[in-house]
Amino acid sequence: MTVTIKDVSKDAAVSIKTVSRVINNEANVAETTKEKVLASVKKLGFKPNKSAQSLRSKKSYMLALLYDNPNKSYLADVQSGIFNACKSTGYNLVIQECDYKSNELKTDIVKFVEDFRIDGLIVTPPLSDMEDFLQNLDNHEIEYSVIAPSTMNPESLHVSSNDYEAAYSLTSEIIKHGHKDIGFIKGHPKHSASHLRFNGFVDAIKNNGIHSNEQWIKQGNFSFKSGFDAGVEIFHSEKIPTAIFASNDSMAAGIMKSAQMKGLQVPNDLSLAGFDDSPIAHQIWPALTTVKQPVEKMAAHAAKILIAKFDGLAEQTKSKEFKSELIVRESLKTL
Amino acid sequence: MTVTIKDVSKDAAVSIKTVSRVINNEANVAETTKEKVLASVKKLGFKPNKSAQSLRSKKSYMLALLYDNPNKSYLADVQSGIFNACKSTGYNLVIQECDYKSNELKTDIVKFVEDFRIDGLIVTPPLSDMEDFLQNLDNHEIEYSVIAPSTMNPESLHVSSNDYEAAYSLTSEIIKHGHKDIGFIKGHPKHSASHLRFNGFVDAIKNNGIHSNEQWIKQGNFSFKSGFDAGVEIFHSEKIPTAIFASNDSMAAGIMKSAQMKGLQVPNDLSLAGFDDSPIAHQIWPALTTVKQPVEKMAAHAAKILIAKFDGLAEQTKSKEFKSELIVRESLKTL
DNA sequence: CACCCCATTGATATCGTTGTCAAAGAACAT
DNA sequence: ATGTTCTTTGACAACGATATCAATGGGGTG
Repeated sequence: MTVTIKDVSKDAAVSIKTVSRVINNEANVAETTKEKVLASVKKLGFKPNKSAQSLRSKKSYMLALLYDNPNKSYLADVQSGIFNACKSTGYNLVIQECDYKSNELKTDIVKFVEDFRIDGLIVTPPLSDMEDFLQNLDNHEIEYSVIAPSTMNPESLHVSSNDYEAAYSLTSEIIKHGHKDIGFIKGHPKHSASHLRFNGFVDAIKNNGIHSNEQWIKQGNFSFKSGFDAGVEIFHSEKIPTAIFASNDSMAAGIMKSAQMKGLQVPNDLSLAGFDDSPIAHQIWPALTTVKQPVEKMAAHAAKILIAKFDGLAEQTKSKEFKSELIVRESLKTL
Repeated sequence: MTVTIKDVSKDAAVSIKTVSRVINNEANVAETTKEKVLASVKKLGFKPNKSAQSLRSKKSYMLALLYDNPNKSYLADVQSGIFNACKSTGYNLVIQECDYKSNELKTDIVKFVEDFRIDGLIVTPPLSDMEDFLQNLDNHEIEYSVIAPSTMNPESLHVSSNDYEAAYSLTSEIIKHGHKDIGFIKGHPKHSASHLRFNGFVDAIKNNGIHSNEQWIKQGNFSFKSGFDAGVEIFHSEKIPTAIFASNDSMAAGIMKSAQMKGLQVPNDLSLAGFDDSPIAHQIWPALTTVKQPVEKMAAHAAKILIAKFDGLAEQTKSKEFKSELIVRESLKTL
């Protein structure tokens, strides 16, 4: 029926242990033996039984994705990337929603990992910004890979994006379009991306010799409503900016709503930019100028380096920074 | 270290086979024995090792979600529901993206199920509408549960929603708001939901004695762009409707864009309704009147009945229809 | 009372892989 | 030639559950 390691060992005329060595890439197998075995594996279409491997080796071949992020499109991209990376390696993915504010978070996750015998975690914002949470994983010797960490610990596995540079160049782009009065909506204060984006904005403003108006800089939390509220406040000012850069698309959409309710036309009366290139960015009108991160690729890489570490492929275990792409759409107008 | 079935059998002073019987809910175990064993299980915190179970019983305890649907928010909800159902039962979920147009789809999926020893599939639209695809699964004795099937085969496992009734009542709601000139954008012709929604619309129109205008009924495919294009066409007509019902929110957003570009104000010049209550429905302005399906619950139920079938819990293996909820928002105005 | 039947229970083999450990042979140094 | 080390290989146990099949004992029947 199904092909087992025994069948392969017979076909290749070696012991089952030798076959096991080959399929696990262990050292000290003669090159000729290896080839012989691989030929048989291919010929018979042998696939190791995960359950048996797992039972004997005490590995579960399961990764878990930890998230606490209401952004479904972001989550979908992350998952998609990880699944692709898993598929080729035989690992599986479990999704675990968390509450980053919970007091039991740390112990809950440790218990989760032990109960399900999870091999490693992939941690997304805002959990990736919680130093003590990550420290706790270290203490319990739980392996993990972080997406968008706040501090790039060179020893830990992580993938990041160039949020600062992207915000800087998006701001520069807005300035190039002739804008001098630019507002900014900050993201959730617990996300390190919020600070990177804000810093990119501030530095771009400064380096272009533009004076920023504190009244036009509002704290948001990445939600549509926080963007809407920030917009309402800004449009109450005596003078309103000609452009607003929101730290993500949802907030930009919120601003757009508040602008439209106020009778302001985007982009004629107000230019707008977001961040993330989420589906909403091009499903509203006018479509949002924004920044697209290669989220799927980032997540895939996060999974790959984690798996590579398990499989002892040190050379592939490299943290990496990914480049974002500026997408200019109708919401940004030249003054 | 970890508690095994052996530890439990010692503690309860029975054989390991009896423990196995209890945790698998097998018949012919004396009530007193059962209680004794369950007490020990609880006391020791025993959790069966999935790999060992899987190895011996030839079950993988893995479900796969099959999808070919660009709607990330729908997908996220479906996943979330299934994951919740899986968590309590010890099953795992694998996500498999498909191409419903591919010629190799049928064989690819069979191969996938065999390679990964998947216990069962959860099939989502538009795959759930492909009779021959499902027939092929039957032929290969692959278990599956269908979300929103086109034909409710009483023998197959499925969950559905009352798309027809929901579309009927949404249409009635529009009529109640004084509208008589109502347009409709059809969904993807391969999704059975498209036809149900259209039929609900048509019947509501008829039963209210309203004459429908063919010019205002356009074929879409659930995408933003198809909605936009349909809107452009409709607004080219000599007379335009006072309300448009799009088969989903993305298309409604597309119409809104085309309306705004034409200088039409929603809802003053045009009322609009969508379907699905996707995130975009309340992230645009004006927010969309729409229908919310309990997607997460439906997906959870689809998983539950599949798992119940595996575990021989026939009484829980019931297909079910779920009720949708009408959400009236700003995009619908009383004439 | 002897008999059989059926519900309940357990001893042991088994699933398909990796871990342990030892053996065989090659390579090298003395 | 001999001893030592290192590379390569295999025999067999073990992982933690379920399957098979036989044993046990209580209850009903003739």
